[in-house]
Amino acid sequence: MHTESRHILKNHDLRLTEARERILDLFLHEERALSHADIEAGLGADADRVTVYRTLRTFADKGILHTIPDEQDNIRYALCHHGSCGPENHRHNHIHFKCGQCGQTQCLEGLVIPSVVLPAGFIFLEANYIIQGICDRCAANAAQN
Amino acid sequence: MHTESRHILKNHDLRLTEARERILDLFLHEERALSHADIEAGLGADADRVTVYRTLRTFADKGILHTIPDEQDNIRYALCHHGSCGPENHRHNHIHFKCGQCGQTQCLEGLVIPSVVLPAGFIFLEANYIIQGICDRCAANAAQN
DNA sequence: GTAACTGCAAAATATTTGCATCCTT
DNA sequence: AAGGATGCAAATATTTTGCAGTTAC
Repeated sequence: MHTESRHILKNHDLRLTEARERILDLFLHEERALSHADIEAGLGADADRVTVYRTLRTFADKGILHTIPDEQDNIRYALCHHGSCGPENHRHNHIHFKCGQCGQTQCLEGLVIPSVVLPAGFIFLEANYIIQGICDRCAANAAQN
Repeated sequence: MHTESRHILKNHDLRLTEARERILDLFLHEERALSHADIEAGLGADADRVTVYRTLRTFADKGILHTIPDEQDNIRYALCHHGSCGPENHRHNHIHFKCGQCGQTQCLEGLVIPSVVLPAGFIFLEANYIIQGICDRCAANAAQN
């Protein structure tokens, strides 16, 4: 087992260690974006906080995870799908959605960030588009009451 | 003097205190978005960090400042222009730009966030659109060399 | 065998809370 | 006068750094 996580680690020139596999498995089994605290909780009491910090940074550097900014609480991390990200090319053009009800953040992989024309002189490198609202599940639950 | 900052404070039902005026003046004299650290630096050594935290929260709650998420470092704050924001309606639909060279974040007031069609079931409340790149000044400087 | 990774302790930073005092209204 | 705001001390939380021991290759 852990086939997929091992595959991902190898693809990104990283050694296969237990900590990395366990953290990666968390992301593979969850469709949502995870914060540092989410990950610590998911790993249980036996996880070392420092290792989590370092692993997240490594994964983000290597192109396994991408970061999602947040104005209220902490940065979230989510898997880079399509396996097209690496240390050099680490671009994403999908929209992120954060639910104000359940607090979960997710990637809307199908929704491409609409491009805009910058004022003269500005150079575009990358963009983040985050929508806050109510996710489909929470909206459905609310409708039932 | 400080006419404008007093005016803003009164408009938002806040008492006129020295700390608030000084912090607000920083924003009025700068066109860019400021982080907590920027503000402490701008105030000098005689500023109390706790007061800055509380003032920023108050300003954001009341609709004087809006927050700009960031994936690398800290949240930035910027003035809500047009005076249309309050505790209840605190919406912004302009794009933010962060320069990777000078590190400054600014509001592109003229650029409206393009809207998108969310998947079925999702409810939109608000959006953040942040572009990373090189700002006009830094790009011009680079071109000279 | 060697370089990379981990995990612990500890340092450095950042943020929040409590409370007595002061200030605005 | 009264409630709100400040500023200090201290508690919490977060993130980074150093280093010795361990592990993947």
